[in-house]
Amino acid sequence: MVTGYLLRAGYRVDRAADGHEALARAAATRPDLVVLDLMLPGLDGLEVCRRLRAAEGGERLPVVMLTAKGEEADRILGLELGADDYVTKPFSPRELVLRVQSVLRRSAAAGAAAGRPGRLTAGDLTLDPAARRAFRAGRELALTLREFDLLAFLLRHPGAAFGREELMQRVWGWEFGDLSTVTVHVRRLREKVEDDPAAPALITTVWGVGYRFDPAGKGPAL
Amino acid sequence: MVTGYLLRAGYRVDRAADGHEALARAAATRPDLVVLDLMLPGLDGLEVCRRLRAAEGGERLPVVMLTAKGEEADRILGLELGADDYVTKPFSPRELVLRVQSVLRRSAAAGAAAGRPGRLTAGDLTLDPAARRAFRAGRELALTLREFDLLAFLLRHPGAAFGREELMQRVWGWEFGDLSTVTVHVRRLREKVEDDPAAPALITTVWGVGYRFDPAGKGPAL
DNA sequence: GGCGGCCCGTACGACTTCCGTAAGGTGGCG
DNA sequence: CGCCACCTTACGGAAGTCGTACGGGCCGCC
Repeated sequence: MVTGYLLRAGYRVDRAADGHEALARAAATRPDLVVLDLMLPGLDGLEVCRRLRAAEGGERLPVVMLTAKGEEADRILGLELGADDYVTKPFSPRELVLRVQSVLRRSAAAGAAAGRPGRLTAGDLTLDPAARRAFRAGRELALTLREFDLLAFLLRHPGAAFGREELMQRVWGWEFGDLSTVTVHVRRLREKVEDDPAAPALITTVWGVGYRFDPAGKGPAL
Repeated sequence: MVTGYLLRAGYRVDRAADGHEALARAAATRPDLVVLDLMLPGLDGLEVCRRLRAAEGGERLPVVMLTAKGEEADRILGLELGADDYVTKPFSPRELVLRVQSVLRRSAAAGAAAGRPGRLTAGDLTLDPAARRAFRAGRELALTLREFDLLAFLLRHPGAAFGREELMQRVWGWEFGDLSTVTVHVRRLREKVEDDPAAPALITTVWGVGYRFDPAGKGPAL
């Protein structure tokens, strides 16, 4: 139900059935915000919140809690643990979405104030330009300098196609040069990023033109 | 037992046998955090917590409470008095250490937000810039001036990669200079900080770029 | 003032990793 | 069916890093 509300509000949403799955998915997908029910099978919401916070970078992860009305103690506890906001059941779709929006706005403002350029992300792919690290589905990819730069450039322009010449200029910074260099690097990159390098799903070849990064969704953008 | 857990986790630990001694030692040693059992001979834990908070600078002193399971009232009371977290007995070593870590991290973040330089920490590594002392797993590291500055700078930007050039500027304060100087100092620093200098786990080299301090987390940061 | 120790910057060779180029194979497009 | 674009592989060299060694400067100590 919650997933539906948020999807309709235009957010990308992932969900987990219990506490352990939640922690695993959070580590893998690096969400911008977590909506957390206090009543969970397995680990309870408070414990999940605590561990999210304990995880690396977790101090900054916004958490919105869902609590049943009257769980006064839990509510206090939740806020003590650093939930950024909470919504008491029963709640309206509109209320939930509003809270999420406002928390996201606050956290975006805080991030911008801290001067963080932020991460590049598309589907289960994440690049951290500052750290020069790349992740796919929670696993770190061992990319070389050129591979990283190339992928970062493509991620910055999702869906756009670039010719080898242009890539040579904008990634390598060269005016001239053997264009096959680009070809080879694309191949090496695919080898590390794609599930099946023989049938590239992320870095697509555009015949007669060059390459394009496909942000998972093939259909027309929303 | 608790002392042992924390020592093994790399913290320096002091302890007291009862409430009065606790207050005395806290006043004398100015700890970064207090782990407080509710069941104490003499003054009980709640009273100790109250007085710690009342003492000079005590509003900022993080307190983690140890409570027996089911003492619901005490738990709420403890949180009202401003315990920053609590652990219910019986607890695992790992749980206790995690709570302590997360509370320390939060308090460090709060301190930084308040403009206090405070003390730099990552995993079992701790730097005290004011005292110019460095500790790892409870042991003091004998760092030289440059080594300390270099490590401090990296710790201030955990996870971020820096080129030799930038380090030269921001740590040495030079505009030009032999970049191999940086290389050599990184090596010397590793010799003292890393468990196995041949396979650096803390100060990672990023090929073609420079170096990065890795805050223990190998996985993707949240 | 002389001596020794510590720290620092520089230099050099060995080694590793990465990159660019070339050459031959493959597949789509006209 | 042929051409051209793209893919694949291999290899030599360039660039980057590491380990080590050396000499100079600063300071404390005798």
